[in-house]
Amino acid sequence: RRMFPTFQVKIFGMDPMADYMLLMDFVPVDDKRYRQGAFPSRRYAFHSSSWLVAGKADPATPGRVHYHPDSPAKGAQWMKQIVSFDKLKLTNNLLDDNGHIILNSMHRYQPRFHVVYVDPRKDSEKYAEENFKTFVFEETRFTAVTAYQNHRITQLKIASNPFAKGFRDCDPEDWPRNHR
Amino acid sequence: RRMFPTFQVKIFGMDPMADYMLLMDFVPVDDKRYRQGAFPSRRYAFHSSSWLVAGKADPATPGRVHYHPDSPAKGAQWMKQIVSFDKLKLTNNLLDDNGHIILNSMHRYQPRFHVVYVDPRKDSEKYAEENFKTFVFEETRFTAVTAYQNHRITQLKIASNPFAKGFRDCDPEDWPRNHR
DNA sequence: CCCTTTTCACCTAGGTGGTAAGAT
DNA sequence: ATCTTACCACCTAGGTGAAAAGGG
Repeated sequence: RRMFPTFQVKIFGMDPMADYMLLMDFVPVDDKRYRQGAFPSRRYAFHSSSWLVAGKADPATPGRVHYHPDSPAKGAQWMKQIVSFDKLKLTNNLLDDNGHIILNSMHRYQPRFHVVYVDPRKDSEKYAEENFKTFVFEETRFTAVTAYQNHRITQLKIASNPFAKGFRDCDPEDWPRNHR
Repeated sequence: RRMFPTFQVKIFGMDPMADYMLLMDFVPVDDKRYRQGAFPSRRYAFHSSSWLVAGKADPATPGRVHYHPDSPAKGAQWMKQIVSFDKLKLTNNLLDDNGHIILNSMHRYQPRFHVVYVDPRKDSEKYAEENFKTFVFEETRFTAVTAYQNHRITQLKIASNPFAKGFRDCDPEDWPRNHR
């Protein structure tokens, strides 16, 4: 399914007339698997708020990349508004053949954002190194899950995604100002 | 609404590595307006089969063009399969602001297909003339309508368009072989 | 009378969380 | 006990012809 929240980025400093490819991938943060923490003397609760280490990580997958579907496009096009990777889909199916990003559930990942300058020179392969730049935002690290572990994330998505309108019980305009 | 049947074309002879824009427009065939013909001693019938001249044409509109939404693309891309203009939409609304092709209902039109070579040279405007080629297929002439005038066209579209599946009364696989 | 416009049920196509059942 | 899977009703978004209503 689609990643939520969506990875979005605002870009500056490109050559407006040059072509660029934008892509993302995901690298493991550590070699651990996690499980849901629960408070003592309390049954498993949807809103328990901690992650506990549950052992060593499962074997990692080859590691796919997701090209932003507007690629390639001119620098001017990429820079004129926020670039949103809202079409990016995650799966835990190791045999996936839809080209989705394969992650292990209950493992921690670091999204990475890559910019590739499309070099018009004939021998562009030689310059692959310098035409490639990677950006990592550590605040975007997350634990992959197959089901929400936190009520407030569920509610945030219900409030912000038109496809979940059927689960809303109040006007999204009143949110999140009226909730904390 | 979308034009039906869809204008489709198979292309040969492009430079596989060069960029091309593909577009269509529509020119009036004559200066007449038409009306539905009916057999004498028979009430107006949906399947009456002739067009009668009903007077002089209404004033023509400025004449919009429709760019194939995949434009621009490489010659190799355009040539590797049939190019279908199935997103092209027609309207009779002179004030349309959706960029649809504006036609007068009950008037005859000739679709035209244009290929534009995207010239990489700096002074490409100078070569506009030679970078532009127009193709006219007279067998594609038609009378624009706001409602079907012929049962068999209705049935053909119901059989061939997935969105009209609700109106089918037999398997489209049995069609048109089992009908005439 | 003949054509146009509006509305509607019914489709395609695909993105939601809930839920019950399954797996480990 | 905890996580996963499959299925579902319910959405968005948009393309159908039928039928009713409108207009000249």
